[in-house]
Amino acid sequence: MRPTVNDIAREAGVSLATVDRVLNARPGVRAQTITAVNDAISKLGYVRDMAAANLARSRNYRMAVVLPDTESQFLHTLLAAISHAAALAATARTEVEIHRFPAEDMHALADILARLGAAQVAGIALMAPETPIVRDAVRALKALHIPVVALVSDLPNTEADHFVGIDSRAAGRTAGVLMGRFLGEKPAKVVVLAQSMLLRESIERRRGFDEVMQSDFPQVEVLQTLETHGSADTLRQVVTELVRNTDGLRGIYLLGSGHRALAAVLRDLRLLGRLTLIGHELTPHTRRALEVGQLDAVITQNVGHLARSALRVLRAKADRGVIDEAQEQLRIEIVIRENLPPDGDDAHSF
Amino acid sequence: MRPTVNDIAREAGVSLATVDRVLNARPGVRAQTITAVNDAISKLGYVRDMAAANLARSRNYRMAVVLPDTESQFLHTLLAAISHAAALAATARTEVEIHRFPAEDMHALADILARLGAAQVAGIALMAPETPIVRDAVRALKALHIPVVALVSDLPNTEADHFVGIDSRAAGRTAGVLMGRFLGEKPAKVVVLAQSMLLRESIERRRGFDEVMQSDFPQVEVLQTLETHGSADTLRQVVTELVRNTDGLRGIYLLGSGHRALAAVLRDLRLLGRLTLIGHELTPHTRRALEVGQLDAVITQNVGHLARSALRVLRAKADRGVIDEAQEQLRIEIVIRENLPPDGDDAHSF
DNA sequence: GTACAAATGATTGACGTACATCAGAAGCTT
DNA sequence: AAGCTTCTGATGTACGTCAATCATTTGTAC
Repeated sequence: MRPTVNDIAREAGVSLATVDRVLNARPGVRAQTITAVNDAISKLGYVRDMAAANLARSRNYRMAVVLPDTESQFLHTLLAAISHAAALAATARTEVEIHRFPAEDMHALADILARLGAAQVAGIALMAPETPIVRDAVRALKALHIPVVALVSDLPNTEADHFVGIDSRAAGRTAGVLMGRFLGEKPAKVVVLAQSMLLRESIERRRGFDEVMQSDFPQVEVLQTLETHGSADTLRQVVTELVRNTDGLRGIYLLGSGHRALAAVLRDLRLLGRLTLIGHELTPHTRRALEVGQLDAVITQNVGHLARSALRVLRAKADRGVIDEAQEQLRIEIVIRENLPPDGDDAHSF
Repeated sequence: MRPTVNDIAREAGVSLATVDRVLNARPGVRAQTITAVNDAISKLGYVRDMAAANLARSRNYRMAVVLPDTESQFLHTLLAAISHAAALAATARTEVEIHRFPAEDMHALADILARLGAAQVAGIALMAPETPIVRDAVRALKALHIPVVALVSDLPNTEADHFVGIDSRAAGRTAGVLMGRFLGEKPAKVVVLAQSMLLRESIERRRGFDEVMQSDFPQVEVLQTLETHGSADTLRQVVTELVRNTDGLRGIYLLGSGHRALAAVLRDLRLLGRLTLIGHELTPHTRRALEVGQLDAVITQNVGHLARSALRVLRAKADRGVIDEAQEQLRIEIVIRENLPPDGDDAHSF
């Protein structure tokens, strides 16, 4: 049989109450006694039964996920993954509420965070750009001892406890190497397309991409970044103009998603399938584009893992548990047609 | 507050005992009453607290992992991952014992499986080739209602409940596409190196690789598979001879791991870094080879995830729980230098 | 040696579910 | 309506841990 707290008490020659005090780091135990108890624990190989512990605590974990209300494919996918993870987490007495804020309105975001703080939620997963207002809001949450994890987008200069996502610069470097190797040794020109360069991720990706291109692929010329601001018209215009004025354009690096509009333009220009296209984030659109050969590779992160990881980390933080760093590490995934995960993995239908 | 069985009883107008009978599918309840209880359950949104349930059952899960005793880098890595996962699973009343059998001795394997069956373990994760003896042994286990999951290597024609691993053929296809694209459009020759073609994985990978090469990269000629049988001398001999007699050799596809010996030979032949090398499985060796540019890409699976997934699935099978297919799906990962996960992820040091 | 604080013991009632037992009610057959 | 089976209710114990209470011992300072 597996040892219990009673066995520890007997082995250490102390009472159950003392063992409990040691286990839960409560005050009022001599250092010497603590040692004795810990010795007994390691001698018997005791491991605390988390199920029973949580039951006894009868603790419910009310977690909050806070996201911008942007209507992108990626956010859609992420949202589905979070809902799915939340449904499963319900079995483990964890309920998840999702809050969204107007993408540009940091004050609205701060309000939401303040309310969550006042409501004493057990933890918050936050996807937001790092602005002074956000920094202050996070600081306020930390003052209330509420764990905060950064989701997708890191918040390095805040007091956030953890970052769940991938290194954008390394992701950009990865995209760069693939682009360089796919293009081969002939001189070539590559253009970078972005919806907006205001997002930290876009900047970081671009930086990583450029680094690699300069150091490893001198034969490839990386043109200026074209911003489309999410408008299909703008995109059509800039791409058409670019193609007209550029000899030797052989690749496009898509900093964000938004592949659909580009495919339409390229089709009209009779360039679809003749350029090397590399983008980010696996969504139903990019998946389809990979399947039919319109996209050559996608750099992505596993959103299912992302959602589960965020909840797990929050929970561990909430009851000062242990975090398995190896498990929570998100990988920069390279997806091509041949290793596309089966459908349903990123578009949870249930 | 979250509803409990008591709330269900009140809502359905029945007693606690009846709710319990319905929940645990015990006999002696009228169909009509069952419906009433189920209605109450869905109305209140009740979800059974698995922690409390398992505690009450006071159930311990004794799981077994059965592996060949081959001394490969991959098995080493896998073993570390399993130990790590097992240590964490201990918190959830799950203990894991690891058994190893002589790689060629299927009877020894059958013995182990029979003993585990007799010992009534809660589940078995099995990595073994599919032979008639193994098929029979698995069938015997199923007769005892012991869940069996296939690990790494699928057992499609047995009664195994689940497969935790990746599709080797798709992995081979992925390697093929990368090889083809990295080599570019010039005619080229590629050789395939294997320790042995007896393993199902090797055959499947080779098959996927060839498929892709033939259909997508006609300019690349894939030479015959060279078997090294794990001997560094044989490897040196066949590779040296090959290089001498082959014009235009530009790539090597390593079906297994065993990159170290190859690197030595290539260095002597002054070919290190001048060929495109693609291999399988991320281990300390292949990691290092990627870092220094000796390997161009590695196709792998996340062994940490593999180990955790196997234990989760076994547990879910053991108490007829739900399996989250999306979570248990292992991905075919492409690793290059730029997206190498941080160390420690595949070499758990603890 | 008394006074007081600190450390420890002893005991108890949760937490949500499983499972067993026994008594009683409802439904059926004849 | 009696006798029977099939359902249902009521009740209690257990699982391993948490958390609180109160009693008691030990240690320390004067």
